[in-house]
Amino acid sequence: MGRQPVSDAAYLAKLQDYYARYRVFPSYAAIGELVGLKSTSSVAAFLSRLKAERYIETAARRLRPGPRFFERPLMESRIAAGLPSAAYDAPAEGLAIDAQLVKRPSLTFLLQVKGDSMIGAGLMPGDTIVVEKSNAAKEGDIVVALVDGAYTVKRLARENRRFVVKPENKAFPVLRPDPLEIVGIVTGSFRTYR
Amino acid sequence: MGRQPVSDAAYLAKLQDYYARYRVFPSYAAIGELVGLKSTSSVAAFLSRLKAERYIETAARRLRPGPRFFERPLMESRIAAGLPSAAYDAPAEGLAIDAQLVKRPSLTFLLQVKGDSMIGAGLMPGDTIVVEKSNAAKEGDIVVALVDGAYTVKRLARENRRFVVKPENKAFPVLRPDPLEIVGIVTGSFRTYR
DNA sequence: TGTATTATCGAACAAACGTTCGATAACGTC
DNA sequence: GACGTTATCGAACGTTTGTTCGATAATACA
Repeated sequence: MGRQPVSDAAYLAKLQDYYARYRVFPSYAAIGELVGLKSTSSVAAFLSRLKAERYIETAARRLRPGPRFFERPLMESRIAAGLPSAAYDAPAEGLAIDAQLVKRPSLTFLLQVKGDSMIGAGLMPGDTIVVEKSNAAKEGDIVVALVDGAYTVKRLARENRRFVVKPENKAFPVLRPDPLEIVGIVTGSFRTYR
Repeated sequence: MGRQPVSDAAYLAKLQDYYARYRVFPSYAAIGELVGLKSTSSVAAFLSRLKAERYIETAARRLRPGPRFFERPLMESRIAAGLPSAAYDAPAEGLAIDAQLVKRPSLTFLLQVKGDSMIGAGLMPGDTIVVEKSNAAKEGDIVVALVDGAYTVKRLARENRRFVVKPENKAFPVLRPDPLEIVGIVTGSFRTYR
């Protein structure tokens, strides 16, 4: 074939670092400076190669990350050393976690877990849960319900024809409020240690 | 004072949703369409209000998220007596999930939990743990250790004079590798549902 | 060696960008 | 009611943007 690029992979890495730091893409001119291309047309060419590989996309003259932009290579060094099948090993860069836990910021809020009625689902007292406001909960979802003026986290279940909320701990009773008021669906949870 | 904005909070919410979806900010004109402002100068004014509150920043004519952009409202679990028109309870404060979980990005990586040997500590298979590289682990810390060439998550404990790592599940044995190699300390964990 | 391919450059360009400014209207305060 | 404040608008402006094109140089292949 023809001439090879210095290394699109290296360029991409720089772009990813930049994005991880600032959460925006620089202009073509600035990308040129960043990766070492002197002409914006070279940058355009480079970007169109990335586009073809689905690393980035453009819409309305604006770059944005594509489906593969946040992919991370496995850490070769450890694995080469004969190491584990515990292979997923990602640098916790920037705001990757937030993006995983929150899809619709405007509908999302956080709530502290009290008590251990959902211990069977891995929710411990003090955990923070990520709740998306919605009334489209389905059977099996973990939901936040409003019972006696307080938020309660339980699993939504069906009993004959009606919905009830079940704890995941045998020491607690099934709740059958009528009407059952669902505040939102639990889409994630997190906690800190130490 | 003078005239009040329709609601900067509502505008901000739309911006956040947009950003969560596309990972870029739209142009001023597009922001206008998005939130319902007809003039780009109104958008500029709105954005400068957000800037003052540190929700966004600009550099080189480009918008980027500010420190508070990823904050989510943290709700109080008890709701004031009376009926909660579930949409509008006052959020107590904003909490940024990433900042909460990751204190030292350069030393931090993520790992997927395999197996249920730490189920007693609330770590379920599939959970992602946040690991901070360190060899300053103390007794009682949950740590990632290197045992037989594989990562293992266990609790660091002392047995007589030596350190061992203990599962939090009676079906698993205490491990006593010698030497015991600690990769890092588990500082947090998270998972998603649904 | 000759030919095809393509990464890069430099320059030129129209469209889009964010900024600025004056005018207006809505609102709070006195 | 008069005044001060400010959110919004519309329009105008200079700059920067990403795009396009032709020329050049590096590489692969026959």
